[in-house]
Amino acid sequence: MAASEPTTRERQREATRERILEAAVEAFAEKGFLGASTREIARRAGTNQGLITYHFRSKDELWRAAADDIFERLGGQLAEHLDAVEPADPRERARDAIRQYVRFAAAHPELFRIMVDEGRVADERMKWLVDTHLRPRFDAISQGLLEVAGIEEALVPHAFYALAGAASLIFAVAPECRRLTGLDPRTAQAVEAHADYVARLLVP
Amino acid sequence: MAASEPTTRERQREATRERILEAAVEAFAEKGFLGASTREIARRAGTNQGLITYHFRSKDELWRAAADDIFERLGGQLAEHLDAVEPADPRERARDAIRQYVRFAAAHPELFRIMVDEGRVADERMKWLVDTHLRPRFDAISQGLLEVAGIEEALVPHAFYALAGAASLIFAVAPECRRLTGLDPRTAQAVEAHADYVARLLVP
DNA sequence: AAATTGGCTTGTCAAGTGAATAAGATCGGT
DNA sequence: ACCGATCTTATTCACTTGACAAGCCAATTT
Repeated sequence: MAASEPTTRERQREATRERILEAAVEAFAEKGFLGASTREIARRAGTNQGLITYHFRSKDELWRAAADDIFERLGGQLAEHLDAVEPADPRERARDAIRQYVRFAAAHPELFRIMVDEGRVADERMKWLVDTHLRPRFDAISQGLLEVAGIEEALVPHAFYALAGAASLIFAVAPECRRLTGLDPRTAQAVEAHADYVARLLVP
Repeated sequence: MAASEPTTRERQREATRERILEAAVEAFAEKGFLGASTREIARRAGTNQGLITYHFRSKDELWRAAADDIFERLGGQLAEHLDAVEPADPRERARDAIRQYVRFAAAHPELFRIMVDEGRVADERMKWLVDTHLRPRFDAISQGLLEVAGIEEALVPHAFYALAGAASLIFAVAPECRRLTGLDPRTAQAVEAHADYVARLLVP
């Protein structure tokens, strides 16, 4: 009944939820959890605040759904790429994975922004984010750092955060970068340049 | 008349301003400009909200004063160190400067947090921050990257943001790092390990 | 000693917050 | 043609927000 073929209603419902989610991701990334209001999110999504309460019960659950959404996209893009490309030598394969991660950070700077927003204070949202989404990612990347890049085990956390920061910051503060350096990091050229720079940095 | 000897009143006034500023830096770093309220800042400083309006005219001006405060400290710490240590070979000197920057990022994660907070949107605060404080820093560091580290001119913005991100992120999200990896990045050991890792990363 | 003044406190204001609710509109599914 | 899920509009609630005004009190000045 439900799984076989989505009815018009179900598609409509899903489309609306998705519109709200997208607006929520943007708003949370721009203003943080506290700074973004459900009324503004509704306005961005082209609807009203009542509908948010209808689909998601509270601002908190909306935030969780938005986080799910981002990490789902991240997982999708990374998996897709790994399937498509067959590795040459292991180090080049590691560089390639890093390049792909940089491309994702460029396309979705919201992930990094939300991570920095939520990582500062040890509250419930931070704990949920770590336990639900970050830990699996971290474990996968750690393994790559250990086996392929040949990093000492004690240095893994340092390498992980150095990678994440080096890869993402420039896109997270793109307007600032543009004004400060004259370079707009969101152009395709700049993204590729940054991807290559960071990949070579971490896997020389 | 004022410069000769501060009266009791002037000392009191300055002490209060400083207490408020310190509380403001902490609060803005933790919750962002929108998330931090002037009442909470006043509470942290042990006074009342009306006093903030009295000393700084608005929340906006308080934020600017707080930014001034941080960058003043950054300039102080970096200058102090450069005076103390005589360079060995130029590359080692570059690594040393990076290590010192990492130490500052560890001691004052507020700088990075505020930069990420304000760099996302091209508003007035961002423009002011870039033009007033970031540009001079960027120019100085660019020169070092060009001359000492031997980085291509076109790559300077990439190297700058890669450095800033790699150096600071782990400290900016210290609670998250602790829960995710088990490592508390604020211990002296971890700071030195990160400083060395990042320095070797950028200047191999 | 009295007057002044600047730092500070307190209380108030309109605007906006998240959350919850209710009543009605719209329209696809049956 | 009807039912009911999606969606809108409106209102309520208790609360927080930044800004401001009136007044208090002690350090300074006269």
